[in-house]
Amino acid sequence: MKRTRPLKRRPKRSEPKHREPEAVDPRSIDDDPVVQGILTAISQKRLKPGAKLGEDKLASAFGTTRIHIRQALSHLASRKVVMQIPNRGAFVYRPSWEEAQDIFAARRIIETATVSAAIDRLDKAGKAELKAHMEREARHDRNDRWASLSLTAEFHILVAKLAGNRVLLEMSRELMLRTSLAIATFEQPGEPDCSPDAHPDIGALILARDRAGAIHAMRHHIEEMEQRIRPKEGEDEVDELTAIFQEIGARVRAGG
Amino acid sequence: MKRTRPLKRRPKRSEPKHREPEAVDPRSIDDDPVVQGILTAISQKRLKPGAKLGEDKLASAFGTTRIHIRQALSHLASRKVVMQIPNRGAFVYRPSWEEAQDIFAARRIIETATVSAAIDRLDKAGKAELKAHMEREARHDRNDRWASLSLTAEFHILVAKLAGNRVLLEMSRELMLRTSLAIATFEQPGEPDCSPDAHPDIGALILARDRAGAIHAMRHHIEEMEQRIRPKEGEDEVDELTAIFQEIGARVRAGG
DNA sequence: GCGCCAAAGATTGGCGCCAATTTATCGCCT
DNA sequence: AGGCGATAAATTGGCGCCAATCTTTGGCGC
Repeated sequence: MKRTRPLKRRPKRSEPKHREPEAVDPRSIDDDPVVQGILTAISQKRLKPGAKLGEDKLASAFGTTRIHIRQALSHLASRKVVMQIPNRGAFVYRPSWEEAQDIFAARRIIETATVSAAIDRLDKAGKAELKAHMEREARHDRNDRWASLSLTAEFHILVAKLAGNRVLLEMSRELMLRTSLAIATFEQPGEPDCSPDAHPDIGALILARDRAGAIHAMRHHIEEMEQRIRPKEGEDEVDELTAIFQEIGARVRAGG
Repeated sequence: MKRTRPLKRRPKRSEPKHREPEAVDPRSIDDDPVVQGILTAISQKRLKPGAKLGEDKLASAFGTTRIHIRQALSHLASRKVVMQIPNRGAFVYRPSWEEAQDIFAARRIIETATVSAAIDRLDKAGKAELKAHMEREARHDRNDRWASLSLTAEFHILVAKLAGNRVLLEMSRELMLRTSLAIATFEQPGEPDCSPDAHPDIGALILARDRAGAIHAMRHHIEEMEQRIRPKEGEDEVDELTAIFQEIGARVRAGG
């Protein structure tokens, strides 16, 4: 039923009372499918550092609008996963050699502390999770490169979860992503990211509550990863060559 | 001079060559004045957790357009400094009690490691910087609340800088901001954030290259800060009251 | 008097269009 | 034949408008 009498015109609204932001579904942009897609593409190394992320292409690829892509890209830029250059566009982030070393150093610090905290808080459920993961990692298909990468990441994330500190968990997530970028930028092609035997060792030491041993194993594991990358000496030259080869390849594929 | 002959119409452009994003001024959004303004306002506690950050108001306050504000707010939301709720707006982030504890735990881990690294890398220039800061902190006006807060933050940032790891430096920056939010949310009103004598002690121990002592002092310093906050039991009630008092205060200041 | 309902106001979200800049291509000159 | 400048295409950046949603507020019934 409609109102029988129109409201009077009010001169001006009073100062709005401040309502606290109550618990109302703070769904963050991390759950965004575009962000997730780009993130998994990067961690699976299907997007290489320096790759152009055109807005229109991403929009049509993900079936959304350009404005949505822009939000996702600027979010990823805030996380230093993509680099945005004004009027040029967004590219997959390429860390410098110094930054790559800093990332590994940060991981040494945070993940050793994480291992220690995980041992402190280890309970029945945690042991079960850890065992389950170790089994999955033991009998996975080593030829499936993407599955290997996913499992390797999940192990470190699991340890961070067991530590029970969400802030450290988020930091570990960020550092693992940036580690992927560092490795992709500076690796000698063809080598795996992690040595395949490191994770079972660390897991066993955590289950045995051997704090010093687990910390040492984790530190050694990260140092092993770090020693697998090398600075690119004639970086400009190499880049130019690869750029030329890419160009030639593109031309050949285009049938020109 | 104009062209004498018009160009032929080309059927379609070939696949664009991939240009690497060379060193071209990657000026990030961190330098944005809006971001900087909100950040300093938060670290100076002029913006309290839960405060509404309306887009129009910020736009007129900073003298820019709304789209610019949106970019800044979503960037700050990515850094968990503001919380964005769909169709409700942006608010200064209010960490939960568990998150506040996690933040302090993360700082214990990162800043103790940072102190250790700073001692390792300490050189003439670093000593000079540290001494200069300690002098400034020794003879600053203790009644100037904003200056105190700035100096307190600068000390921790300086230690992180001396460690020579930019990734850890960024993490320390983030954690200090979130510490401000945690303290602002859970502090008993009126107490200072840092005990005033802690920083000179830590600085002196770093200068003396007393690693164990400096690490212990830093850990103790952070634990002291942590023990200054208490979970809010009747949270709703307190929040409502403070909101009322804030409103009344604003009206009085506005001369209403 | 107290609580529910509906409308107006205010705020955010999103889409389309256009300007600004970059990138690629072509013709010309040396 | 190859470098150089001009031009078109493509891409990004930004502004304005309008729909969607939330908040406030007054009216109405109990």
